[in-house]
Amino acid sequence: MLKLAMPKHEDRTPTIREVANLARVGLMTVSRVINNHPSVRPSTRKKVLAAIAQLGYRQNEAARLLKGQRATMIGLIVPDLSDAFFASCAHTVQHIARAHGYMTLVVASERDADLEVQQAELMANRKVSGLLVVTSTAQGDDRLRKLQETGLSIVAFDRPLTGIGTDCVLIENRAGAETAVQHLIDHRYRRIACLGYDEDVYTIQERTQGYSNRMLAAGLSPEIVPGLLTLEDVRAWIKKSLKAEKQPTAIFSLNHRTSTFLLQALKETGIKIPEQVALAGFDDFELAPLISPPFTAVAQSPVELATRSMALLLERIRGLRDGKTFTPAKILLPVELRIRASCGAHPKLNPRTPSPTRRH
Amino acid sequence: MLKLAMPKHEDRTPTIREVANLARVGLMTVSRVINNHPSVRPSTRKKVLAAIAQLGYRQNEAARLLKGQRATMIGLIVPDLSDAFFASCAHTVQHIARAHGYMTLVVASERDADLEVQQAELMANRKVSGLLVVTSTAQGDDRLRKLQETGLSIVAFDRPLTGIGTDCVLIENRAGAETAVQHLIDHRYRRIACLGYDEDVYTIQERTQGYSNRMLAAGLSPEIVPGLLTLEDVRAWIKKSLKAEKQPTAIFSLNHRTSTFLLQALKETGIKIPEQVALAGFDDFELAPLISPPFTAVAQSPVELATRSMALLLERIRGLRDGKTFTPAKILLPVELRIRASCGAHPKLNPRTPSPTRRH
DNA sequence: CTGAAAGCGCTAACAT
DNA sequence: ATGTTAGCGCTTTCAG
Repeated sequence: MLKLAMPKHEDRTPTIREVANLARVGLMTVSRVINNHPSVRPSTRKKVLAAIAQLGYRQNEAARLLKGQRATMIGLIVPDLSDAFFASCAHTVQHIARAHGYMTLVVASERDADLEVQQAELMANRKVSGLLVVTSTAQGDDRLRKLQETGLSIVAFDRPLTGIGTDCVLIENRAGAETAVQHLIDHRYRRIACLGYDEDVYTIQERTQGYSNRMLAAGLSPEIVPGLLTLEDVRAWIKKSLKAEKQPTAIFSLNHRTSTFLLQALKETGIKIPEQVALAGFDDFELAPLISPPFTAVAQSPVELATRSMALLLERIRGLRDGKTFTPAKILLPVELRIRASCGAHPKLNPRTPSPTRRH
Repeated sequence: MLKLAMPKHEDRTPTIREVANLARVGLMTVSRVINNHPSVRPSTRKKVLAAIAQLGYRQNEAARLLKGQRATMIGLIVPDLSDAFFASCAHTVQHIARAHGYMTLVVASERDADLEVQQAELMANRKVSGLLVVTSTAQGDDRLRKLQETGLSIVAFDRPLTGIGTDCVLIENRAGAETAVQHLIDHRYRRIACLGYDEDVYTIQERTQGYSNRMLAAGLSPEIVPGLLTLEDVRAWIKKSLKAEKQPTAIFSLNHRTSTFLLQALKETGIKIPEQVALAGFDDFELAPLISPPFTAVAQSPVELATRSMALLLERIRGLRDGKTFTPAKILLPVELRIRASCGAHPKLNPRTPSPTRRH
């Protein structure tokens, strides 16, 4: 006994076959139109397109994947999505991805190298077309290279993926730090401390390097204070440094978090900025001009960083699809020193006098 | 002539069939083990599990999707990923999703209702198991209900999806505003202005409502100033209000952005806070205690909001899978007024005297 | 409790 | 230029 195909009541999305029937052509013709293969007569293409429009046909990603195609998704891995900088990167990435028809799979590695690689592998399993990653691996993981070898485009940004030949987009961490520190030096500060944490992270290393460079070049002795993870740590350092014979007259902080702790701790202690200690730091932030005194910072652009990274990734995805080969690119983005009042050397004022205890 | 299957040199991921062969069972048994069907003898299950481990088998999502299953992905739609509040939500969502084996597809609607629905549909096409959305639609879109009817779990958070029976997780916008405004009133402020923009957004409407409630209850006349989209707008309002006969002695700002503009504009103008005008606003922020004077704000918790939303979503996904039905839940989360110096009524000080021009 | 067959929607490879 | 065939890896019947 024969069973007739019951018209299912569900609202399935139409298939390529239904389009073919409506357009009175074979399925392959429809497939060709969709993937705009050249060998389809314009008139046929038109018919097919009409049928597609009429039925509201949409490609079935699952079926394409099963045939070995790549998904129209890209993966994004950052250390922490709630960090304003990475959040801004994520926003930009997602925006550009969408504009190019990709969806964005996002995950935070929570600064865990293993989790990062593991998630990259999961994304690769899902056949993403490309991967954008702010790595937390000390040395580029070998498993990432494996993924790359299977034809996955990877672009590292903010931090390079060492030991693996990937494209990367970085910012001028060292030069930025040099500019800021030199600025302090130019304004007669001699005892400049450098505070931060995460000293095994590329960006911090570079910035620290920049600090040391300028200090040494000026004949000054660097005082690097790493490991300041919490507000408590910073408080403790300030307390100790207050008792020291030679207190720093200026501080260069290596990132936003440290700057924040510093501001907080200094405020609690009642130390005057910049009279008793001048401040400058890496990473600008929205409220930097609004705190008192306005905070001098090295500004980088997450939007620019993400935009360039996505552009590179899309280029690579296209290239790989067309079977081209490349040598990894390395892009360096400039930063800008925003001089405000916290460094005691606002451009509208004269350079600071040598007197370290001046009041205004 | 027969073609022998060439052992492909590619590193394909092992299939269910290979596992079956290795374990010397049929494919269905393997499938059952994977989906932990009850009807598999423990000894067989063990064999299969061993084979799976040995081969490093991983489920092929594409094949499952093609058979009509749902993807182990959830979708997240927020207005703006670079907004600290939504970024924090996204971080939390992604974290919990990962802990439950889901990946997260994320997109910013850029406050465009149409884009929002369109992206929701794309995610549904990709067969996500659930959708978390901070809606920008004025009235819940009908297309969203369609999606819901196809078996997609949707949870709205921060703003409700009106006109559609979805679960939602909101915060006490109205009560929060009431608390803040009442606090100002209790401290003898009479002319309290309420500034903001986005007055067609649910949260803003609720907060405005809360403001009006308390003003009216105290016999004061509300002065609501909407449409303040830019710093320029706020500057202009201040300028105008300075000339007015009855200047406000206090301002309640409806969200973080407005607070920021206000702080900026007030600083430029040299108006003293809280002596000339007291400030309180909705949305706390990291640097609120650090600006001068420290800013009084109504704090909400994005982490809590996202956590509750994800819990609800996961519950619904499980429920739907087991064929249960529900009545939509509505969860209201509390907020907290963080009293600092900008409102001129720090708890450590005595309530403000009526004199509006007091200097300290 | 276990297995064989059928087919989800698509595309690569081969006809025509 | 267009059509036909054969799976991709899995799960849903249906038989044992």
